Amino acid sequence: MSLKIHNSLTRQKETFQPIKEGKVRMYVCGVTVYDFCHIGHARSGIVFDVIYRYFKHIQKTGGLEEVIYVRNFTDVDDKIINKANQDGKTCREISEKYIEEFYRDMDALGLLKPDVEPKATDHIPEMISIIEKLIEKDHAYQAGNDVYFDINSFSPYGKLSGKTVEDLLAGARVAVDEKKKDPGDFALWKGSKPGEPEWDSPWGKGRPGWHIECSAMGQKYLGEYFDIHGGGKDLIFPHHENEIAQSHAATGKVPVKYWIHNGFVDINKEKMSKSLGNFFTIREVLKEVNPETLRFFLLSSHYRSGIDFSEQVLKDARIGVERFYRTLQDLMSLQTKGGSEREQNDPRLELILSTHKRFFEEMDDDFNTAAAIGRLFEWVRAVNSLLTENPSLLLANRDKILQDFRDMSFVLGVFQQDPGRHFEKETEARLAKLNMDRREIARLIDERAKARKNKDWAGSDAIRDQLAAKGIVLEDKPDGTVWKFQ
RNA sequence: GGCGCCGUAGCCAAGUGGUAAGGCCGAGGUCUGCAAAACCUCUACCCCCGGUUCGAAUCCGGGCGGCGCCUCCA
Repeated sequence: MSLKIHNSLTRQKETFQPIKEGKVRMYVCGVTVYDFCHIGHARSGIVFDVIYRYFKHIQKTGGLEEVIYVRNFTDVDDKIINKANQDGKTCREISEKYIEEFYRDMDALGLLKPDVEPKATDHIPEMISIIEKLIEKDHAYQAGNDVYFDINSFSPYGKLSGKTVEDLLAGARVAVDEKKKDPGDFALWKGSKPGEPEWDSPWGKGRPGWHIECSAMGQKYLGEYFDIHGGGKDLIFPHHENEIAQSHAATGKVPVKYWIHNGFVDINKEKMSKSLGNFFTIREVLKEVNPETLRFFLLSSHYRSGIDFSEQVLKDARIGVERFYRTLQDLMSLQTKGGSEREQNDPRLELILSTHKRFFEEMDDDFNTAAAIGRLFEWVRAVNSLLTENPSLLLANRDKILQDFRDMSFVLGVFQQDPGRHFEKETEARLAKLNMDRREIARLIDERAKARKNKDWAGSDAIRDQLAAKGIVLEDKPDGTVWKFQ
C-alpha cells in the first residue's frame, strides 16, 4: 500500500501509515436522523464508502489484515426533538423512521455496510463516563444542570479548524450564555427541559451534547487513538474540533491520526443546505436517473472539491455510465474470433492491461477518483477500438481484462451489475414512464423491416422518426434491429 | 471582521516546477439505404499584473471574481 491522504489536521498530503501494522480503523460521522437524506449526504456516504472499498480491496490482495469501519447515527438532537413535536411523535419514532429511510437510500446507492453502526442513545453511559473524567481533570465544569467543556483548559484547541479562542470571540457570532465561563465553551451535557428525552446522570436528568457521542463511540469501537476520522467539511468546526478537545483532554492522547473531510455538493456554486432550501433529496434524484449515475457523477470530481449539481452534468454522467455498460456488454458477449491475426503486442492491449495499475496509482493519490475514472475511459476507448479492429486479441485476454475491471469497478462501486440486466432495468423504467410496452415497439420494428425489405426508405424512416420522438433509437445490426432509449 | 478554499477549452474536470489526463457537446471521416452505436482525426496562449527560475497552470507578491467556515449542517 502506497497511499497518500490529505490530512485536514496538517493541511498536507501525507503518506498513510496505519497505527497498527496491517490494520485500518476508520470512523465517519453519519447523519442526524430527522429527515430524508439529500445528495450532500449521498456524497459523504459515497466518498467514505469508496475509501472503505479501497481498503477492502487492499485487504483482499493481502496488503491489510483488517479494516474496521464505524459510522454512527445521531439519534438525539434538537432537530429530532423539534421534528417529533411537530409530527406529534416520539423522538424514537422519528429516529427509527429516518434510519430506515437512510438505509433505503444508501442501499440503493450501493453503499457497503460499515462494520459497526452505533447509535448515540445506546452509548449514554460511555458518554457520562468521559464527561466525569473531564470534570475530574478540570476540563469541564457543571453550571446548573448543564456541563460545559472549558476550551481555555485545553491549549491545542483550534488546531484542526485553524482558529484560536480569540478568533472565535472576534467572530461575535457565538451565543453569549451567562452560564459559560467562555462563550466558546460547549455543552457536554444538557439538563433536560420538559418534553425532551432524558437520561439519569450525576448532574441530574438530561441529555448529551452533540459532540460527546462521537468521542464515546469512537473510543469504544476503535480505541483511544485510531487511524482515520471522516465527515463533511462543515463538521470541522465545531464538531470535530470539539471532539478532539474532549477525547484528547479525557485520555491524554491525540485521538485521530488522519482527518478526512469531503467537500459540498453545490447548486449554482452555493452549498446545498436545508436552510437555503436548495437541496434535492436522494430519492428525488433517483426518480430521474439510476443510482449508479448519481454515484458516478459524485465520484467524477475530487472528494475535497465542491461539486456543482445540475441537470447537464447529471446527463453527462448518465451518458458515461451507459457507455461503460455498452462496452462491457460487447466485450462479454464477444464470441467468434474476428479480425486479422496481428502481432500480440498491440499498444491498445498494453494500455488495457496496464489500466489496473494506473487506476490504483490515481486512487493511491488521495483517492483521486476523478483521475481514476479518466483512466477507465481510456480503457473503454481502447477496448472498443480492439473490439472493432482486432477482437481475437481481446478474446484471448478477456478473463484477465474482466477481472481487472471488476477490481476497479468494485472500488468505485459502479458497474456492478450484469450489463444485460442494467439495460433491462433502464428500459423497464423508461417504458413505465412513457406507458408503452415492448410489443408495440416490436410491431413497429417489424413493420419497418418490411418497408426496408421493399426499399421503402420513406416508410422505414417514418417509423424510425416516430419512435425517435419517444426517445427510442434503433440500431440496425447484421442480425436484426435492436432498440434502446436515448 | 477573523480563518480558509477555488478560478484550467462552449460545459464538466484531473494535473503542485519541464511545456496541458479524461468526459460531454461540436466539426470532418470510416461503417450504413440513410441512420444509430463504435472507431479514427480535429478543438486550451491554464482570471489579470508583477516576481523567482534555464524553465511556472503549478512557487512568491498584488489585484479582480466566486465560495466556504466562524451558528444547526454531509
